[in-house]
Amino acid sequence: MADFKNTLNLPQTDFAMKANLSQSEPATLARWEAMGLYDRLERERANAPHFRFHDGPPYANGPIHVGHMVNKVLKDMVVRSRLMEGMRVPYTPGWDCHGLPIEHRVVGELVKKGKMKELDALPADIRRMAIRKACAADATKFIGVQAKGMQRLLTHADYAQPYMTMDPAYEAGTLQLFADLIEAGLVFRQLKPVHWSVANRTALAEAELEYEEREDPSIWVDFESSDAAAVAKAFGLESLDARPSFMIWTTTPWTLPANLAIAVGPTYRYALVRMDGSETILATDLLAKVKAAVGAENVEVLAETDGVKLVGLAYRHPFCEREGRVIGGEHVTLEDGTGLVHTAPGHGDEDWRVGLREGLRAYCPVRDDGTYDDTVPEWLRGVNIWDANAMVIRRLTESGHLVHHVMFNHSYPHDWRSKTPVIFRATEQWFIGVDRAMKQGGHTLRQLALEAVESKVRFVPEWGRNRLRGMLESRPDWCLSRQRAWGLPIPAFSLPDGSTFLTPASVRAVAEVVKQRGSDAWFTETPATLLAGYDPAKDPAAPKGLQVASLEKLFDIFDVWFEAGSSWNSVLRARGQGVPAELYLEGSDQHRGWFQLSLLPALGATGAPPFKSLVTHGFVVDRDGRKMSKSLGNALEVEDLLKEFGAEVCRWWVSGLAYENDIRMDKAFLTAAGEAYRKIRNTLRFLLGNIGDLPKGDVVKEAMATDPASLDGWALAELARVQGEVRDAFTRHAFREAHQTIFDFCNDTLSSVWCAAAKDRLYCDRADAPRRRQTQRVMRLAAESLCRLLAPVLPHTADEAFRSMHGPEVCVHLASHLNFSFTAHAGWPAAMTARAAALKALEEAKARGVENPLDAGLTLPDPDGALKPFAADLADLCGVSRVKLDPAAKSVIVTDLREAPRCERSRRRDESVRPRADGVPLSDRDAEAVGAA
RNA sequence: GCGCCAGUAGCUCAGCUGGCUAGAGCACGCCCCUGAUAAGGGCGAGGUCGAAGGUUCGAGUCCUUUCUGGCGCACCA
Repeated sequence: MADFKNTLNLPQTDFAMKANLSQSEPATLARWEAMGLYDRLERERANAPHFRFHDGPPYANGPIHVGHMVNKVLKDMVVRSRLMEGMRVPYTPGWDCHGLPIEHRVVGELVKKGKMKELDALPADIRRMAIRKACAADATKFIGVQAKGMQRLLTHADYAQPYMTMDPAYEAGTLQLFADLIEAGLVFRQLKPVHWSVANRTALAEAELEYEEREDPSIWVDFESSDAAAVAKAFGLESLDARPSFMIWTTTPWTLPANLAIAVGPTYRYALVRMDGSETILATDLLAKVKAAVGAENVEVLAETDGVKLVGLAYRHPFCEREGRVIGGEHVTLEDGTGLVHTAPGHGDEDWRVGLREGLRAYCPVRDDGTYDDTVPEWLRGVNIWDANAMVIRRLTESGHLVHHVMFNHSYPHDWRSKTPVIFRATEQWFIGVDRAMKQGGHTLRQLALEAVESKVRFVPEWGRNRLRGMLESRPDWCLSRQRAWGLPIPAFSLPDGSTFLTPASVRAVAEVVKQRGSDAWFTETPATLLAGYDPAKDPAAPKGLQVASLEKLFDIFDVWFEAGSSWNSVLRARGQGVPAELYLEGSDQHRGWFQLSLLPALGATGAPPFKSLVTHGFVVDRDGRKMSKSLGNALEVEDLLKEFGAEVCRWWVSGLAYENDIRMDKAFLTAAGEAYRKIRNTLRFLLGNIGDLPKGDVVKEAMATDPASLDGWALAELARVQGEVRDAFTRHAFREAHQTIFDFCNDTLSSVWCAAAKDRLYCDRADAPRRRQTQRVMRLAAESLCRLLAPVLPHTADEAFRSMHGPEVCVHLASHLNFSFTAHAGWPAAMTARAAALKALEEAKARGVENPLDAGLTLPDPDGALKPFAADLADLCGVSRVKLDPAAKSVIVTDLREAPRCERSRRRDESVRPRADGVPLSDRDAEAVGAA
């Protein structure tokens, strides 16, 4: 039998079927780097419309994890899809460098190496510098590791010039912003209870807390009233034999030395009871609960009264030499306890607030190391508060004040890194006030922020608005200061009289020094040097008679969130990229983090938000829906995934996520993504393989000459529609829609319908036959367009295909979308419906022995002639040898052509097949193609 | 405790302002092709739309309650 294989125009391409991603991706990366792709785009697009996108700084701690991967790939699809729209997209990646986690680990290592003892012996400045140097090295190391990982994900960004919060220029920008906020009247220093990590001797931000189960004592204590007669009067009694007590409940016995008051709910009912022989007072509604809790046997109610009547009564502190008062408090609940709340303004936020109102001081007898100072009774001085719990209980037991004592488990805030329990402790801290009227305009930050959230920012998904609003409504003043070494110093000084010196001008002067020498200067230089550029005479805010030489440096550093939150200023503004950014895109946890803490400083300094839209994504969880994190040890390693699947497959997976929800992750999902990737790759390969011999020409223009009634016209219209939908989806950040549309186009429109149908003409028509050329021209446009549509998701593969078409010196990422539209014959949907019916009929014919569609002929019912315009393509479209249209037919008729002659070249049983001169049966078309008579 | 989100075929997800026998892809089963070949094509099976009430001529889609999972916030004196 004659072999016609080498007379066919079979696909030919250097675009390999096997992607070999883990090897070829790094090569692509190196190529982009060598050609200076980022800078080149910046140059070429200098005057193009500008898309401002701002990268939130990840913390430079450890290698990248799956969460980083999702975040960075989502961002990259934003960047690359805008680039493909022809825009200029400067994109500076950044890192958060300072902060406790790094310092904690570094110090831990110093301790392990035994170096910490030497350091502790050094002067404070020198010790801090040693720690800072080690921290800086640590941060630098991980920035390198992370940058490499992020680049390996094929993300497009200015990795040559990233921003780092520890850069001198960045630090100076942060300080200048701080000066603006001081000027706006938002910064103040105040004694306030804050979450205090005893282990790290520092105040913690809300974001640095973790709630964990912990066992604590739960005690009921009688506080003896000072004046029995007054109590009797409050209950409407004539007199009382014994001196009654106020029963309080607490789970932190160690805070009792700081007790200054008892709070009651003014509207609640309180009962005077005789409980197992002693008279005590507690909320009526809690009587039964307390009786059960403390195991009291005999309880007799003597009288009842309203809480408000108790306000003002005095009691004796059970072991300190002082009296306290009963006060009213709206925060008192009848959930737990006795309805009488032990109040220590130095150890609790609500206590402190009530205390402010009642004129109580924020008394805090606990030192930064968690031990008592000398203002407490002698037996407690120098004692660690956790040890004090038992001592206090013993003391109360001995003195007869303790009613009951049990141990119980509850959720308690812990320092997120050291995992040790946190306490509330009043200290001098720097704050940004959210309820202070600003000098300009008189609004508060909270008002401005709520207004911005309400009407000035877009949210994707929309419910982010509620979320941020809720947080802003309830957030307290922002505690800016930390008592650590690794961070940007708050450039405040103390004066000889103990007061604090910090003005906008002094901060700006220090900022200049920091800009030159970095924040290390604060530790290595004298106040005089730091303030060399400062002239008290020109500073209206300077204290009278200020002597710079008499100043001493203070050593608080900034909350790292303030540094990260000033990135719009230190990056977008400082680098001339402009504010506000079009978009911030981060995990939904950043509602309380970066989003909020960028918004507040920006509003304080400029009055406007630093972003126009906020897009958030959920967290990556494992197959069972559990959070994936390093600390839980159930995380998949990005490095392994890249090795096993390649960045492109990972990116394809990310592009298909419903990212606003939690993101379930399993290797099986990546395997599936890999299958989809191969499908797309093979489809692209088929297109590339079939257009190699097409003479060069205007890609769009030539395709536009396609016959709208031809199958190619149908495919072209589909292509135009898909391109429009995908581009629109990208601009809406609806990556999943784009992903779906691209896949369906490749899988269905191309692979299953068009490519399958076009095979015959592509392979068997004479190479330059007009019919074949038309198909090729549309295929070429499809390939060109597809490369561009895929570029944001599969930057490597898109570039590989593009180079396969245009040669090794080009890059798809320098290109932008082709603009075209095309309308096919309006009858195509009906033709496709007819095709579906035909395929079903063919399936049924298999039972009768017609298993190969090329052994079949079809008679399609066409009552109104709707199929006539497509007659030429119907056989190919259905994969059969012949199609007849019959206005009278009721349903599809499959004709068995197994006895009909078969063309040896095309394998079709066409009507025109007949033996040629050499006796070989060929159809007319094939005979012509090989020049046979 | 409060707020928010999700719960549709084995898996990942569509189903807009309520309206024909609830869709897609993957996976699965059977079959074809062997000239995209560690490819390609066809057909098929598969769902009480978390549960229970209610509104309606009609509800996956609206209301109420409830269960499960997740996230956030608060409280823990």
